Amino acid sequence: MSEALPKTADDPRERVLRAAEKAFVASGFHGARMAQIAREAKMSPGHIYHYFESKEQIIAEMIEAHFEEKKITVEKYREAGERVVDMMIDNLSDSVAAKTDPFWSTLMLEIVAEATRNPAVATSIRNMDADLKARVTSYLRNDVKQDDLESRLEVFVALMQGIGIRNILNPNLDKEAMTRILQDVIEVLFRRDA
Amino acid sequence: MSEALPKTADDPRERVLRAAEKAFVASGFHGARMAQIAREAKMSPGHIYHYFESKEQIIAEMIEAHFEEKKITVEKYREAGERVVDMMIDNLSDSVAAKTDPFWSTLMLEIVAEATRNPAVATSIRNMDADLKARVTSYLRNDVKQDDLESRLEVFVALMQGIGIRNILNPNLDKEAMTRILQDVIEVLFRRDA
Amino acid sequence: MSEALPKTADDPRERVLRAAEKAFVASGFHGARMAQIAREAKMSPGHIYHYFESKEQIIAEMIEAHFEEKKITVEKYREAGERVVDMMIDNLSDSVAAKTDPFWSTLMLEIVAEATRNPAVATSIRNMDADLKARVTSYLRNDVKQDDLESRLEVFVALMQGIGIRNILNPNLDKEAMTRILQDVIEVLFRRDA
Amino acid sequence: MSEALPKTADDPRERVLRAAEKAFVASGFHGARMAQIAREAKMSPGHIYHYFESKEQIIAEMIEAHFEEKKITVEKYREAGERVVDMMIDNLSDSVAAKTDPFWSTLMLEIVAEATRNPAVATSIRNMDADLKARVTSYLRNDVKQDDLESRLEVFVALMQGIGIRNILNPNLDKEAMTRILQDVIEVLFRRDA
DNA sequence: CATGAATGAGCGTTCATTCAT
DNA sequence: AATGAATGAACGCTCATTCAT
Repeated sequence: MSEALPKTADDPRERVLRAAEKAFVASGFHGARMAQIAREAKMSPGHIYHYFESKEQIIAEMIEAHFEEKKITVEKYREAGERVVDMMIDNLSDSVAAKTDPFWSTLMLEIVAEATRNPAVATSIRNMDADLKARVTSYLRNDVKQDDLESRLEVFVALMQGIGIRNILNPNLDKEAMTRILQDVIEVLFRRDA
Repeated sequence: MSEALPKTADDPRERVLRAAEKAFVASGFHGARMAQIAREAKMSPGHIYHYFESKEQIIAEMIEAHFEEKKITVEKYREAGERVVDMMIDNLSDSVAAKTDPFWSTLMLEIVAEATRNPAVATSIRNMDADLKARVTSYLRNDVKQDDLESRLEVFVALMQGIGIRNILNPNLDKEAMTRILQDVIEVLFRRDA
Repeated sequence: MSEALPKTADDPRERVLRAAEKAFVASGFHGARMAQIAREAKMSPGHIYHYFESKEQIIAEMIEAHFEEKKITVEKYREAGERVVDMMIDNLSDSVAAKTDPFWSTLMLEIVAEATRNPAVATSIRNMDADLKARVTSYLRNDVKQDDLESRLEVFVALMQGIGIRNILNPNLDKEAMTRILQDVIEVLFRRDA
Repeated sequence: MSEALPKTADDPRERVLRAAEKAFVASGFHGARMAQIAREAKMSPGHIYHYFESKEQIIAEMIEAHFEEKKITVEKYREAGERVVDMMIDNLSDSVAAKTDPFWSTLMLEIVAEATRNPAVATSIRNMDADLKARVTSYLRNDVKQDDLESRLEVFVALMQGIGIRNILNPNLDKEAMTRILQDVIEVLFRRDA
C-alpha cells in the first residue's frame, strides 16, 4: 500500500530538501525565502509546514542528508583494503572536481558558517564529521603506518576543504596543476615511511 | 594638536567597525542587527549612519580592513630575501594559531560566504586576494625555483584556510602535530627540487 | 460562478484604496501611515503588499481611480449635443455641491500638491487632465462658437477648482448665491456672442 | 544700539523663514528637512531652535508672513476710491502672472493642504483670509453696488486661486487669452448693473 | 493532502529635536 | 549666539509562519 522510504523525486520531503539546497546555494540560509523554496519544490509555502516544522528544520535535515551522501562516497574506500592511498590518488582528479563545484563548495561554506552561530547545527555537524573521519581513519589504517595518522588526515581534509574556498576566491584555479601537486602532498602525508 | 588619522579606539568609525566585527562573528552578516552593533559601539543606531551609509557599507569596509591587515602580515616576507621558506616554517606555529582563532576563522567564513551571493563583495575580495597572492608569489620567487609556483602557493593557501574550517568542525585539533606535519608539506611544496 | 471584476466593497484592492483615500484626506499622503490604512481596510499591514507594491503605488492608483470617476461624470455631457451649456447650468448646483464636499476638495488638493514634487504624479495627472479637457472641449464645440474656447474652458475649470479651495478657507460659503452668480459667469464665458 | 524690527536679510529669523519657504516649495511641508532649511539659511540645525520652537512653528510663522505680504498688496486698493474695479482690471495681467508663478502657487497649495489636517493652521488662515476679504469688500463697496458683493468676491477669489492650480495641471496656460477673458468676467461680476 | 491569503513582529533607516561644548 | 554630534521613536516594508477552506 505505502512505500517505506520513497526517496525518489516524487517524495515531497525530498523535493523540498532539493529545492532548499538550491535556494540556499543561491541566497544563503538566511537570504533564501520560504516562497522561493516552495516555488522550486512546486508546492505551496503553507504545505511545506506539513512536512517540516520550520526553516531551521529544513536546514538541519538538509545538512544531515549532505553528510549521508558523503558517507556513501567514503564507503568506497572500505573495499580498497591495503590500496586506500592508491585509490585516493586515482580519484584525486574527481575529488578536486567535486570540491571545486561551486554548488557544493558554496553549500559547504554555508553549513560551516551556520555552525558558528547555531549550536544545534554545530553539535550535529561535529558529530557527523567525527563519524566520517573515524571511518576514513579506520580504512587508512590498513595502508598507512604512521601513528599520527589522525592529524595527517586532518591536514588532508583541511586541504581538500580549503580548495573549495580557493575556488570561490579564485575561479581560475589551475585544477590540473593542483591535482599533480596534491599527489605529492598525499605521498608525503601517507607514504613517507613506506 | 590633532591627529590626522585617529585609528584608535576613540575613532567612532573604528568603534563601529570593531562592534560590527563582533556582531558579525556572533550572528553572521545577516543575523547581526544594527541595534546590536550600535549597543556594542556605544552609539545610537541613528548615529551610525553619520559615519556609514548602510549596513552593506560597514560590511564592505570591514572586509577591506581585514585584507589590509593581512597585507601587513604578508609584507614581513618581503624582507626575508632568499630565506622566505625558512621564515614560513619558523612562523608556522603562529600561522596555525592565527588560522584557528575562532574569531578570525568565523569572520573569514562569513566573508567568503557573502562573496558567493554579493557580486560586489566577490569582486572586491577576489581583487584583494589576487593582490595578496601576487605579493607572496614575488617574495617566494627569490627562494623557490619551480615554474608551477603559483599553483603550489594555491595549494598552500588552501591548506591554511582549510585549517580554519577544520578548527570549526573539530575544535580539538592537535595543533602541534599538525604544525609538524605542515612542515613536511611545505618542504614538499617549495623545496622538492632544491 | 465568479465575477470578472468585483469592484465591490469586498474586493480587497478596492478596500485598500478606499481606506487609503480616507487616510490621505485625514492626514495627507505623507502623514498617512500604512498601519492606519491597514486598520481602516481591516487588513494587516503586511497583507496590503499582496495587492500593492508600495504606498507610492497606492497613491498613484488612487489618483487614477479619481480621474476615472471624473471621466464618467464628464461623459454625461457627450449626450447633450447642442445643449451642453444649458446642461452645465442645470447641473451647476450639483457641481458646486461636489466641489465643496470637504472630502473631495481635500483629496484634490493633496493630489495637486503631490504633483508639485513627484514628477511621476505630475506627468500622470497632466495627461489625465488634458484628456478630460479635450473631451469637454469637443462636447462644448457643438454649442459654443468662440475660437478661444480652450482658454474659456480653462477659466471655467479654474473657477470650479478654486471653489474647492474657497470652501476650505471659508466653510460658510453661501453656495446658493455663488451658484446664481456662476450662471452669469457661464453665460459670459460661453454665450457672449450667441 | 539694537534695531526694533530688523526684517532685513541679516535677521536670522527672517533668514530661516525664507529658507523654509524655499524648502517647502521644493519638498512640501513634510518632505522638507530641517537640515535642508538649515543649509539654505546658513545656520546649524541646532541653532534654528534658538529662534523657533519647532518645525510646526516655522510653518505657522511662514504662513502668517505670507498673509502679511498679501495684506500689503491688497492695501493698494484702499487708495483707489471709486475706481477699484478699474484698478483690478488694470492689474489683471500682473495678478495672473503672480498666481501662475510656480513658487507662489505651490506654496499656496501647501498652505491650504496643511489647513485641512492641522486645526491650528486652519483657524489661523481662516481668520487671515476673512480679514483680507473684509478689507477688499470694504474697498469694493466704493465702486460696486450689488448687495451680494461678498459672494461675488468669493467667486472672483476662487477664480484667481483656481488659476494657480490650473497652472500646475497645465503649465502651457495661455495667460494672455485668459487675462482677456477674465476682464469680461470681472465686468460681469462687479459691473453688470452699473 | 493542499492552497495561498493573511498575520504581525521585527528589520534597516530617517530625521526632528536635544545636548555638550 | 552657535555648532554639529548624538539621540531614539517611528516609519515603510519583509517574510516565516498560521489559518480558513
